[in-house]
Amino acid sequence: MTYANIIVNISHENLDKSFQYKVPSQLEGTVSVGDYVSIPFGRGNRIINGYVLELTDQPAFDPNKQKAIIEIVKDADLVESKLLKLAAWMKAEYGSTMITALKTVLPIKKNVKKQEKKRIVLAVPTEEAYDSLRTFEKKHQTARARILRELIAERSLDYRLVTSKLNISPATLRLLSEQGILRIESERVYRNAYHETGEEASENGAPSYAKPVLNPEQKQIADAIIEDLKAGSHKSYLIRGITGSGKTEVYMEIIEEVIRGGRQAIVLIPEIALTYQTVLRFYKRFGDRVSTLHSKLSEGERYDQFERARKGEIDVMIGPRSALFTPFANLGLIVIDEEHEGTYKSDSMPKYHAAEVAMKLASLHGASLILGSATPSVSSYYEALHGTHRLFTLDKRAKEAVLPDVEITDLREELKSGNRSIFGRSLRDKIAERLEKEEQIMLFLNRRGYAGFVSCRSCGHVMKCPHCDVSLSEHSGNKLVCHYCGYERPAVSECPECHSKMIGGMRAGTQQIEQQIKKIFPQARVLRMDADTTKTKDSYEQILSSFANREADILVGTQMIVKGHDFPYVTLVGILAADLSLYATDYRSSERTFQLLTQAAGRAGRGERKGEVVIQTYNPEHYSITCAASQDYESFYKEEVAYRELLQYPPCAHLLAILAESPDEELAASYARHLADYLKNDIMGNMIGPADAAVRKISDVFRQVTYIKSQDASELHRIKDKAEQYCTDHPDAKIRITFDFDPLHGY
DNA sequence: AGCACGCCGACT
DNA sequence: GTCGGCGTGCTC
Repeated sequence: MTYANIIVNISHENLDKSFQYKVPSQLEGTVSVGDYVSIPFGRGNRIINGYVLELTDQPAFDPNKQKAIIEIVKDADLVESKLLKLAAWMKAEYGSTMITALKTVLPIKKNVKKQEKKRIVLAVPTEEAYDSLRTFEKKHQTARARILRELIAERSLDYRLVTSKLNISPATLRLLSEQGILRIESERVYRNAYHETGEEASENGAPSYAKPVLNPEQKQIADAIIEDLKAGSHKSYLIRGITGSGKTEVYMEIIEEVIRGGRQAIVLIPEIALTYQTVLRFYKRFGDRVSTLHSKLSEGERYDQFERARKGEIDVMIGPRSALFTPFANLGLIVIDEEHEGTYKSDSMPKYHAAEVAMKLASLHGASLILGSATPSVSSYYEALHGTHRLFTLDKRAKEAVLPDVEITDLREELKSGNRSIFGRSLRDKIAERLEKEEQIMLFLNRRGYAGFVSCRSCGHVMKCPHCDVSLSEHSGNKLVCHYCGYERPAVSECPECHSKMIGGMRAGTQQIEQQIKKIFPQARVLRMDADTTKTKDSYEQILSSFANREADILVGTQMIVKGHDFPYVTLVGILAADLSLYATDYRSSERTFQLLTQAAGRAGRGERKGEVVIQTYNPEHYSITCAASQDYESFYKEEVAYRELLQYPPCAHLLAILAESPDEELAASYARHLADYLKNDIMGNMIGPADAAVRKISDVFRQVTYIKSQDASELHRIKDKAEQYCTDHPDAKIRITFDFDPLHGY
């Protein structure tokens, strides 16, 4: 006997779970996950529709009480079916419950929409309403009187508010509506559809854009992909194109072809705020057939954008990884720009990677996939070289701008010759020279926050977060802040342990660099950009545009200044302490360092003037630094893959992290231990742990981590399935187990 | 969401 | 007693 778990197609929170039905013998073998089926539901066995979430031979509910599926609905909503299949795949691939997988794929059911949609309106003149009200009161028909009184006062009311807060049953409302006293109106109002452009978008959505002419390199790539598209062959591609080589034009050229073929495209970008200019170009070319998603949208606004896609009002959706789940009827292309970015990996369950999900989604729709990056992730490049993606490269800057000259400063040498400043002599000279010439400078610090941890110089006591096992960071305004849980406390002037006054922050942050510059170059106008100065989205744009308008000479910042905007007057980029990200404890630290440095260096010389880059480091011979300096991706890749091959790290082998979390430290440890013992018999000694996670405690929850390494990804999936089985057999409300395949960060 | 069941007050 | 409206709870 086969049983089907079905999610009922009714929009209400109480029904936000699955019901199990029997698969009748005549349908056995024809029903599959994602199918739209009709079923008898409720006491009256009225016929409703639902989607099959899962098929199993284990009844999860008393089989005697189970009803049978009636039939598969023929003109099924294919979009929903595909998204459900995607959710089922994600559940199996990454390990999570079907419900959580479903919630990531189909965000928020219709209840949000209903709020705006259905309203109750008074349908008779006020005097008549008063007459009816008196009649109801006399007859003690309290519910009718209640709603009528409210309606006289308010004239129109929200449907859900009425049924919930006023506790009026739908039956009563229907009755009153039949009597003609009120009307139930369902209006189709979209919340203010979000437009990034406003003034820039032309009338009637007609594109106001002079189509750029592609250079031969760009054209060759676009033509090759378009040729595949026309031939109906759907593949995946990786475009490695250096900063400024015009990848976006290539995407747009291909998207235009996709739209011409009556299909739609999804474009993923790391973070919408950082790529404002990219989004603008899309609006200019495709007019209002483009929509965007971003983190500032409310659930409702986001739902509306999805609704527009479902209705076929748009052809292109641009957004972060969740834009993958846009319900396009006929998806033809997925583009993942800046493919190497860490934001493409979800950090909550299911911990999926957008590129992998995009691969699956593309195969469900028969769509193509394009990954693009100046510095592809080692995994994607590895896959491309092994034939998973077709590889293209763009090596020339589109507007004939020349690549910058890069110089490495060995900070150890600087120290030896007595220079203890944060600027090496060369960088200092070059800054002075640029100030003289009135050209602009960007200074990039490879770390976030103000100063690092705060410690006592006499007893060594470190200020730590009371809820997390991490040290607090000193922020401006004399605060100590925890980056994990947001805990804040005032800065200390004396050590809480030994009462020494010798307590304070260590190392340089962006703020200190700003102060240093002001000391050395008092005439320079300096802007600072970091987590502190960009609390709001506006402040981010403000800083960048005032720098672009040359209202400042020097821009100092962290990671965030290396992406996005072109600044044609920047001719010098200084990278201070390039190696700080090398000291991270995970296997991807070299990769991240290389990517950051390459991007930062790419900021120089975007205009007519040639640019220069100075990289300051204590590791001048490390390949991630030398390769970034020579802008040599291939060499970096070769070194890095050799290292990963040797140590069996992804992509050469695969890694599964099993995280056990509990507010009870003992329990976390014992559960993790037992789970590991259970799995151990099955594994050929490639298990590390369980052990305390690097961050032992976050928000008062203790974390135990177990790593399992294997050549074979399917072996790890088998182990995950076994672990999931163990968890269902040994349920414990106080423990949470999560899985992370090929984690991007250490635990 | 929609439906039935059981409760409670009003009226024959 | 019974009729009818109202609120509650359940739906595989």
